[in-house]
Order: sequence, then C-alpha cells, then structure tokens
Amino acid sequence: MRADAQRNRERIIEVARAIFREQGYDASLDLVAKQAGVGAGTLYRHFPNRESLVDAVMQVWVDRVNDTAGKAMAREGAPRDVLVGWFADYVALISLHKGGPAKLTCAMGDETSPIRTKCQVLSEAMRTVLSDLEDDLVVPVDALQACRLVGGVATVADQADLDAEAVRPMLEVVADGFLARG
Amino acid sequence: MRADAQRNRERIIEVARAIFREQGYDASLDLVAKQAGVGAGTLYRHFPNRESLVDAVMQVWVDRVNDTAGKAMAREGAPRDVLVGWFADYVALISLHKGGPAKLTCAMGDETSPIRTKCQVLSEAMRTVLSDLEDDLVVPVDALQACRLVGGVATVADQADLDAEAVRPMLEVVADGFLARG
DNA sequence: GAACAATACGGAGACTGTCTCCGTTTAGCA
DNA sequence: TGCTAAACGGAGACAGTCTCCGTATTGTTC
Repeated sequence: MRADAQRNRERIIEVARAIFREQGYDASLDLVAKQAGVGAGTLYRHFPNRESLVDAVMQVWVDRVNDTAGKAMAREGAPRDVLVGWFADYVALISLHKGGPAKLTCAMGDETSPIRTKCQVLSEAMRTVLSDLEDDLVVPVDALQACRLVGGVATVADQADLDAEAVRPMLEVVADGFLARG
Repeated sequence: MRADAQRNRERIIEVARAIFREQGYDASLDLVAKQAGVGAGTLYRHFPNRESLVDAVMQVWVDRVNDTAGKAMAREGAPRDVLVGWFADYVALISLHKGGPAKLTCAMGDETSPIRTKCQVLSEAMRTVLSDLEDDLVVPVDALQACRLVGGVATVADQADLDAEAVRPMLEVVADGFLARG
C-alpha cells in the first residue's frame, strides 16, 4: 500500500473514532470523509461498509480490553467488591462510543457479526473473572449471559446518559443476583 | 375534524403499528404513508414528527399495560416467582415493537420525552408490584432503577432476538439480586 | 340538489446521506 | 525524468425526510 493511502486510512480511523464517540455508529460517513479531508470514494475504497470501519476503529479498543481485564483478574478483596468492580470496568470499556454497549452486546451473540471476533476478548475476560469467583457463585454462570446482563445495564446507561454513580447500584443488584443464588 | 380526516388518521396509526412492530421506530414514514394509502403531506399534517406518531401508536399499548399490571398485582406465590413472573410480563409489554425496550426505557427517565407520560404507567406498575413485595426486599428498590435493569435485559433480548426461555434466567438473576440483598 | 367556503389532500421538490463510477492525480520505481 | 499502477474524489443515482401550494372534498346553508 502506498504511503499516502496508509496516511488516509489512519486519518479516517482517527476521525471516525472521534465522531463515533460523540454521535454513535450511525453518524454520517460523508461527514467522516469530509472531516478526514478525503473524498467519499476514498473512504469507501478503504472501508467498503460501515461495519468494516467500526471494526477498524475497535482495534485500539481491543488492546484496552485486554489490559483492563488483566488488572481485574489481579484484583483482590471480597467477591462482591471484585465482581462489582469488574462490572464497572466492563461498562466503561464498552461505553467508549455512543451506542457501543448496544452494538457490542448484540455482536457478541451474533455469529454473523463482523465485529464478533473482536468482542470475544470481552466475553473471554468475563469468563475468566467468573471462573476465579467460581467458589462464590452457587451455580456456574454463563459468560454470555453475564455479558448480556451487564451489557443491558450499560446500554440503558448509555442511552440515558447516566454516570458511573447512577450505574453502580444496578451492577450491585446483578452481582448480588449471581453471588446469592441458590 | 372531518370524517375523512379521522379515517386517514386512524388508518395511519394502524399501519404504523404494524410497521413499527416489524422494523422498529426508524422505519420509513414515506412507507407508512404509502401503505396507509395517503400522501406524505397528509401523514405529516396529522403527525408533525416521528415522535408524535409513536405516541399515538402507544395509546393502545397503555391500555394493555394497565391490564397486565392489574393481573400481576393479583398474583400469588413465592416472592421470587411473583417477581420473575412480573418481570417477564414487563419484558413482553415493552417488546411489542422492535426497538421498543430501548426507546421506552430511555423515555422513562427523560423529562423531555414526548412519550414519557405514557411510560409512566409502566413505572407506576413496577412501583406497585415492588411495594407489595416490600417485606421480602431487604432494601427498598427504586422503581426507575428496576425498570432500567429489566428494560436493559429486554433491550438486549430485543436486539439479539432472544425468546422468553433465554430471557428468563437473566430476569431470575435480577430478581435474586433484589430479594437477597443485604 | 346546488353552491360555496373551509378543511384536508397529496406529490413534487429541496435537502441530506449512502454508495458507485470513472476521469484525474500522484506515488514510487526503473 | 518518464511511466505505470495505485489511489483519489466528487458528481450523480437513489432513498428518505419534510414542506409547500395547487387541487380536491366534505359538510353546511339556502
């Protein structure tokens, strides 16, 4: 690939990331092209559709997920505190872009979604955290189900513009639900 | 209002209901007008924007909410079963239209939403059901928070096309979270 | 039943966003 | 420096939104 093509591609991703954060994944791609200083044809040659641009934008996010998950697994304390803390990290991770929680949670269970492979780092992280807490969970918890529950909270929070303080009590309910079951 | 205008208005609502159920609230209003057999100008004169049409479509839904809530409050059995049963009813109610869970849950906490007054029948119903279970809840539960938690589950289920069987375990976690807290 | 006025209708058009096509431009190599 | 392949970009076809205004129809009065 030519150097100018590489620059354009990176520029488009950078601008898309900023616009997706503010306006969500439905933001105008013409606008992204314009703010990236390229033609619409250029954007569509690099990214044949919206999903492929979203996927490209997520690469940096994947790295961050792996980092945060690593830290969560190193966390110590009462199982409830560990779980609520991880859930709060999880919500923060998927809420980087407006509409992110809904899209990522949906992609997770969708075999056909182009961003599913990238979302798998999340469900893997959830599975690992839950495995570490296995002794405190009365019944084994399906990671996908946990992702959906916490993802649902994140989705509502995203759409209602709730801050972390407003979200935490709901994460506590979910954590209590997992820990107290039997 | 003239009789022909009344007929057109009712026809638009009826067609909108069917289309919103299948395609969600973002469905083309031009298509709604076309299938209702009226001009776009006619649709926009009756409903100046999408929200006002959605609000009109919801009137029948409001009646159904009141009915279902009445039955839930009459329900007897173990607190867990009552709560899970009501949550399942709640999910079914807000999932009548594609995108309904997200939209209704969001509107509930939004002072400026044109459909908020209609959503209040839901949060009132939630408040009443939770009040009846007060002795079993270790701490009083905010109805809006409960609506958001269950609404989050419904939103994820709606977007992933999950059936009631797949949703129920998640509602049980939420119910357990509320009942076992302390 | 006809006339008339007020109310309602409807679809073309301006506008935005999507996405493709193809003439033009440029990078990079020999 | 010249040439070729790769990349660019924006006009245009298309769909959807929403308004405007000429046309149609309803309903009332005589």
